[in-house]
Amino acid sequence: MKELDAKDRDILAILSKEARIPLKTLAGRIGLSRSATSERVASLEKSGVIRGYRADIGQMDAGLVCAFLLVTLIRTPSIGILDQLARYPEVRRVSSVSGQLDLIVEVEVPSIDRLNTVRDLIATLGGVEDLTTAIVLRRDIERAVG
Amino acid sequence: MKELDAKDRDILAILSKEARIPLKTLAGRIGLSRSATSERVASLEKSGVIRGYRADIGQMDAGLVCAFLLVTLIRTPSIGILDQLARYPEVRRVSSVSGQLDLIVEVEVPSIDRLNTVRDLIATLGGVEDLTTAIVLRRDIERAVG
DNA sequence: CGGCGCAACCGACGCTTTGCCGGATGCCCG
DNA sequence: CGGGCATCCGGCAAAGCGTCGGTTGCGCCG
Repeated sequence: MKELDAKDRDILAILSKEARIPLKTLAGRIGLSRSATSERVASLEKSGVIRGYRADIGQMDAGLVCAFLLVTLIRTPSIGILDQLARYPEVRRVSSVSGQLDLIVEVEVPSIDRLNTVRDLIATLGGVEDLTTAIVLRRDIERAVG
Repeated sequence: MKELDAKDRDILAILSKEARIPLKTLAGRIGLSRSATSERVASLEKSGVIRGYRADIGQMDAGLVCAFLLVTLIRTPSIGILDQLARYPEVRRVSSVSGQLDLIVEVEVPSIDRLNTVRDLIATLGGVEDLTTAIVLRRDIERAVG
């Protein structure tokens, strides 16, 4: 694929925040016709620059409890587990990791009760061998995490 | 807003991976009519469960290795340790947690070699009793983490 | 210099998808 | 039993989308 020009970057900047705006609106903002914009977006998708579109799952209210769930699986290929996890908005991030652990699941829940509920749900998903809960008491250092 | 039911979770699971599929397709997958699905999605958006839609942009971060360091301290008040950790730019986030662990340190390094270096540095900080490394092989779910 | 090819743009056409409505169904509670 | 409420469905008009032919701008080479 060729180099991205300024308009492509505009498209990425806009779509990375609002992935579902109509092409007409997007075209207007970057100063191109709708069809030209359509072709550019299609090209960005096909070349892999745009890998997909994700819904940003939010949270109902404040006063949240964060926790790490350290998961060991029975068989490492975590078939189905990830789909199950994605169904819960409380699940903020899931990382497959090396070592004796398999998954690190980060959750954000409104209460400890709710944390227990979520924890139990995940523990009984099937394929989960061990699950350790580590509630975040304090955020000591916080920078942008990739 | 009320509690999320199974269909709502299905919607979230699907949209968090493919935010731009047609409502008709989504409706077919969850087993509802298109209009009912439309109303559910609209409700999820309005109530803030779906905060927005974002394009997933590829190759932003080429070649960085992420890892979790699971730290157990000798004496829990981790005074001094945090100051030390904050001196390393590779350290992205540090959380004090409950349970048998004390700290979860998230790092982002350009290579495995560099990870080993950082790991050893942290392990020998003084006050560190145990340190487990979990290298992130894959980011399975990624939402905004607070 | 002039003509050719390529790449990108535009506007228009027809199909698909969406938002919105009325009406039907199931459930709760007085 | 009979409203009230929530949720579902199907259908319609409007808006969205992919795709096409035609145009413009630019570099290249005869």
